[in-house]
Amino acid sequence: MTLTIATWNINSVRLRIETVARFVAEHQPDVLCLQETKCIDGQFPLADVKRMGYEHTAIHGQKGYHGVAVFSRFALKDVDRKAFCDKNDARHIAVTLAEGPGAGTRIHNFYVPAGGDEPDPAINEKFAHKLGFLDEMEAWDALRVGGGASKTVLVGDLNIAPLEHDVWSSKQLTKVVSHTPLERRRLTEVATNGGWVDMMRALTPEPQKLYTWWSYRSPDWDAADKGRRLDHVWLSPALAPAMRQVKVLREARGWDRPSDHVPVVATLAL
DNA sequence: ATGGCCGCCTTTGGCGGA
Repeated sequence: MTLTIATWNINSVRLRIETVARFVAEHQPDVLCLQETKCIDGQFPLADVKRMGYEHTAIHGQKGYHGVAVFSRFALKDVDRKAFCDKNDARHIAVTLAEGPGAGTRIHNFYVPAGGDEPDPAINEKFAHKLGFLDEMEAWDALRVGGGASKTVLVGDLNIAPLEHDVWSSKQLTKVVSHTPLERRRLTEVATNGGWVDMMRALTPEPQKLYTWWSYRSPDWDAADKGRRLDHVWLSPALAPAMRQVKVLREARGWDRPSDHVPVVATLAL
């Protein structure tokens, strides 16, 4: 039996609900995790989500910014929404699959702060927030999955491209927030100290380029191809033997009125 | 750096994204 889990920063779920429907029709993930839904829970287009075949949903939104959601073909239990950095800004939701091939699997869906422009926490509060968020992720017991039997998946827009070949030019981006040496090291520490396996890079090792985001500002994103890998799929070691495939849906960046991120679809054999 | 865009708001310009 296989379980497919997709993650996608949708950049407004209300504006792009038909884009979500297109992706679901074409790829049929069992579980879909969204980030940047940008609406309060009462405005979330749940009727459309049900029409796509997802009977089970868990959402955590706020007005205008951020927001995360999980849609599932299988029943969910133990839904938790954790606040980071003493803010209530809808950047995390966790669920456990209660049935199906992945029954018992815990899924954490994250939207890590972007961090503003200036990569100096002393003068840029947003960058300090991003680093503080990573500190809290690293310290959280629930994200320490190494060594045990825990079946846990962490997905989301982590807003950091940690490896050299996660960006089009590591040298040219070294002072750009999302690829500074400090962020790269801190995200790697969160993963390593937590015991996580980077599923995308386990299946597509460096030096192959791997991007999930292309700026809206690029006049010809496809030809220029100045992308970054900001979206991630991490697995606890107990799930690593189940890794089968990761698809990065580059073509979705070229759809009408696209998100600047594309879906990432992970397949596990369970 | 891509910086030339996009989406949100009790909107018409400012903020946040990355």
